[in-house]
Amino acid sequence: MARHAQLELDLQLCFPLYAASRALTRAYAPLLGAHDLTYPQYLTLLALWSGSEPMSVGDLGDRLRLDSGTLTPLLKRLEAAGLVSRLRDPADERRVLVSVTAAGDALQDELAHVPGAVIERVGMGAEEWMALRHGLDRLLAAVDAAEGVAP
Amino acid sequence: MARHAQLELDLQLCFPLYAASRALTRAYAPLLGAHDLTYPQYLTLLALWSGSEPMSVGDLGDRLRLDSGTLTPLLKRLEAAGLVSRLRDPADERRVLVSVTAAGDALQDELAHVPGAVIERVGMGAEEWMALRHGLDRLLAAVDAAEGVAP
DNA sequence: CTCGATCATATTGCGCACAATAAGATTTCC
DNA sequence: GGAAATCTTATTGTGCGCAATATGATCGAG
Repeated sequence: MARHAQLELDLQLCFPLYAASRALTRAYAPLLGAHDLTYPQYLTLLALWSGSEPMSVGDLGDRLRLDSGTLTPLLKRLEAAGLVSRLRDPADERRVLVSVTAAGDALQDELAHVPGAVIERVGMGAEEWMALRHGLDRLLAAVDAAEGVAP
Repeated sequence: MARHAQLELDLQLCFPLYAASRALTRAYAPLLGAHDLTYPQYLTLLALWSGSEPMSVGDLGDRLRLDSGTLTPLLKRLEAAGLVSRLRDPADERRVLVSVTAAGDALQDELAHVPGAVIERVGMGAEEWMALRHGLDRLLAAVDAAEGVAP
């Protein structure tokens, strides 16, 4: 048995966040897999759709809290699938501008039913979702502040 | 701009869970890295300490919601570090029993300060943590139920 | 007792995450 | 205007996560 109550408690505090995140990813997997998308790829498309294109890799990384080591190969796979284009910014050749192609844009209509399907499958009420989201936003903001990330 | 409000909303519902989980892992990283541990390895040790040893790989996987493809190499690394031992169950040679070594057990005292340090660093109140944990437990239970996992 | 089904773990392959580093481009400072 | 700092992306290496598959052990029906 654990000799320190804090460690026991940590398993009950931090593990649920870790496990719930993976569980939600698994809930999306079959719906996204039907379109040959992974969950991070889906979130990347959501970020592109919800922002102003074209978006640099760095801007995408700020939105998704992902670095180039994750985004570069992910974006190359989306590019290989014909869903996005990657072009050097002629005005600043350090930057790579990411745009959604027509085929990628067409996915919006095919994926529109996905969030509702997951929410229904999980079976939580709207108030529960909102309360959870509020807590997560607080945590994310708190950790970002501790890391020194701008909001 | 996104043509479907549901997709816009999904970025505000599911992304925070994904981002908060990774952010909390990053918050633990420096504290655990001082002992050459990763966050999943730390959770594995917590699960072993909080249960009755020895524990089979399958039991560990049930607790952590991880499969053998993840646990086997992770446990081999913990074994290589001298923190756990892996032995075939003589009574059922299909099973591998995992035990914490004396060196692994000694880590309990060295890690006892970690949960408090992270909570302090993140700077959220106890009520916020409990509310968040409640929401995560609900989500985890809901997804488990949807997957057909026993509680 | 034995053959087939089931169970437990291991292996393989792919896609993240992220630290560390590298390679160019741009800005800044003199 | 040119060297040095800074910025942006890409590359490399390690460790997850998980699906699919393989391998060997156990159990059960007949």
